[in-house]
Amino acid sequence: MLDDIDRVLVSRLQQDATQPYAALGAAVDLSAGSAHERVRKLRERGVIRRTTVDVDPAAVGRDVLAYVLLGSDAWMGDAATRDALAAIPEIQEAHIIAGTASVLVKVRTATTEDLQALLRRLFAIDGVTSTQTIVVLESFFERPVSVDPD
Amino acid sequence: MLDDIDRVLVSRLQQDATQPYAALGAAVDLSAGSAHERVRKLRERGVIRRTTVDVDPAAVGRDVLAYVLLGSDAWMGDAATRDALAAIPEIQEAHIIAGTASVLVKVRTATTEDLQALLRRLFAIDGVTSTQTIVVLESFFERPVSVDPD
DNA sequence: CGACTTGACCGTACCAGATTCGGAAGGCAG
DNA sequence: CTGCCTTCCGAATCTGGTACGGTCAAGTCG
Repeated sequence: MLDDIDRVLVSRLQQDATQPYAALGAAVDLSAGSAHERVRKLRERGVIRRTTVDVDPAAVGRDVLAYVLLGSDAWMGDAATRDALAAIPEIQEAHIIAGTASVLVKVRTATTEDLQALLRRLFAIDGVTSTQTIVVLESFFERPVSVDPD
Repeated sequence: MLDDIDRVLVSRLQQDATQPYAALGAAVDLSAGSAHERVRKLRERGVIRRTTVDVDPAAVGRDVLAYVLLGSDAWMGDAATRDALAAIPEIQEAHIIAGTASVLVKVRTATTEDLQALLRRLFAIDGVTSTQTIVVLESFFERPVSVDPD
């Protein structure tokens, strides 16, 4: 489905998606045209979803990072819950989880006061009965999905 | 530091970093040249860290997503801990956290068996005395940092 | 065995679009 | 008022994306 050359191409693009196809091709001993064709197919197949930019959260006023576990008294796996969460821009990820809590959300706010206000909003969502907040003191790293074969 | 035009430009680039500067400029009523100049400065200032591609984790054999809380009997905020974690490709994020646990890591593996093997490796890291694993059943969404002003 | 199909590759040529540049128009301090 | 700084535009240049035609190797079927 995905050979070694594809993996190298994807990995290089993760590091820098602005490099010319000629450089990309040189890294895998292919011509620019062939490298281009492979990348085109990777996009077509959905392996590469999109090309985007990586933004420094601190530079856009998002200094506080926290994970919040939401407890509930009802099933929260429906679209209404997703939409309610998606409507809050501070929420970066939302997942349904196994275990005592129901949902895990990753949030970024400007200040801890904003985090408090956000928790209030989370409580207001239908079904939410409790929150447990894990505040990040320092991030070791955040990086793209590894494409290494294991 | 970052005006409304910059925010729109960054937001557009997050959605699609391949669009021509002319289109980018049209979105904010600027010429292609001016849009280009603003984006160049955003990169220079580090607001935009890099241009990258968004890869479908399932397409590269990373179907299982989990968060693992690491407990410890020693301070884990040093470089040795970071390096030990960074050496494991399945780990996508690692943060030092406040609360009962010490470190939170986000991991992606191919199977739950691989997740189990990964937990074994985490236990082997100096200082780690316990792990608590939160397995994701379904992801509502994962999206880039919002650049909205609040 | 030989004709046909398929898929991946290469090299070339064209042209869209990135990048650079000079100059104009505002804003502001002295 | 004058000089300085920032931001913008439009034009010119040139890099690099994209399309195309042709070669080669591997597989398929009569």
